[in-house]
Amino acid sequence: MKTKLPKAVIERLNLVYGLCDKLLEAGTTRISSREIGEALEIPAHTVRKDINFLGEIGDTGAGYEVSRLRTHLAVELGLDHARRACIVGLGRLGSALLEYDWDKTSDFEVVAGFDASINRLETIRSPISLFPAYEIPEVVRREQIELALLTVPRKAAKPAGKLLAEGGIRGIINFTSVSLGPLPERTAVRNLNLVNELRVLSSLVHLQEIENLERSN
Amino acid sequence: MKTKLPKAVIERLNLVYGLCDKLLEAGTTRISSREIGEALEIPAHTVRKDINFLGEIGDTGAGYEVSRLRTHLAVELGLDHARRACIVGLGRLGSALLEYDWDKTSDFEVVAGFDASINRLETIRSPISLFPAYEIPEVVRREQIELALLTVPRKAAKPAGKLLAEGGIRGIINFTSVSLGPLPERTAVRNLNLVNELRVLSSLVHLQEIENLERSN
DNA sequence: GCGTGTGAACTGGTTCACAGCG
DNA sequence: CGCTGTGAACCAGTTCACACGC
Repeated sequence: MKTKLPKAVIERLNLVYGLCDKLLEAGTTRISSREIGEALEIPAHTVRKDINFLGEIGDTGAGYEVSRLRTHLAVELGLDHARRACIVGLGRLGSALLEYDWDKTSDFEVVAGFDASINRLETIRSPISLFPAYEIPEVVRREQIELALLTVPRKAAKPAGKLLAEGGIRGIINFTSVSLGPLPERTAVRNLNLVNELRVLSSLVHLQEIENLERSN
Repeated sequence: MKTKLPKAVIERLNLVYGLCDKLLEAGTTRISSREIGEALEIPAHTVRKDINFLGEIGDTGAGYEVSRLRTHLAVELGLDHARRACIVGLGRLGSALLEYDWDKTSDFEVVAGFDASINRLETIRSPISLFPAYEIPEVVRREQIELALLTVPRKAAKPAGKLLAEGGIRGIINFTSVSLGPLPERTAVRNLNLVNELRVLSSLVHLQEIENLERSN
């Protein structure tokens, strides 16, 4: 089994997986690489290459059977069972994520929220259990939480990351603008910095402006 | 002027820009590529290459002067003036972003919010002006809004994208799980699919589990 | 003929290694 | 002597083109 998937491939395959969900909902049973590519804005040959990283699954000349493809991707990408997740930092963004309806996708289950402020914890009304931040290691371990969404203020990011690692967390999405620094090898981190995303978008707009200027010369 | 920056380079340079902000806040005036790399978890030679895409700016043997670097990046990346932005779709995530304190970074200014539900618009109390969705083209044009954060339900994504394009929007961050489909050439789009991010994180965890298993054989 | 699977060619981004300057 | 800047070497991922099965 290939364990050497390029990150870009992993990202695209997960998009394909998500597309399969939608297709099944809509009752579509077969789909070609070209159609997948159109829906996802990816070239068809890239779609085929990507899918083939995980072994043959398509029917020559007839595209892919959606449900088979979906199952296949789920197994290979580790989406075949719901993973338990928590949200660390219940400010605006954290609260929004806490209340998000993750159940629509059965791939995750948010089972806990943490915040440093006891005050805030008492204010929030949620069906999900909330705990003070210092209990992170204990709760993460006890509740077998694998994933964390980190939405704390930047000062609190590194300490929170450390507490999560102590509890044996396996993956963190870091919404913070600081990197978490050295964590145990086994911990996967994805940085998702909203301010940076917005800046990158500005840059893209800016570079395009320049290009347009030059083209008109 | 180089207009051919690889996307990965643009992303990293924006991180460097953000780092400069923090450094100035902290009173740091000089920094080497190695130190930048450590803070951002990027190899030092990559940092140097990236910065050099935009021309020489460092002092041989003595690193970079932070404020000069910051200004340089701002000019080249188009971050030298605040861009006007709006939020489309005021559900949980949209509202959270609406109330986010963007002013901390002077790079953006959220000047409008939109939602299809008049009801919801009347409920939300915000210093930022709110409008019904059908007014998007008019308001975007009138208010000279360049950027949009799209946080609508997936059914509403494509139509909303179209309205934004009509108003002459320049860039969209699409938080939706669907691609916006063909938009005018000049519109930059960045897809930021939270569910997919979480899935990718699961995949990374999964692939690592496999690797660990194999290593123990 | 259509559409998958895949080796081979290509592209471009990353890494290396060192020259050059303060 | 430290650290930048950069051409050259390297490598990874993408694209191409076509063989093969339905």
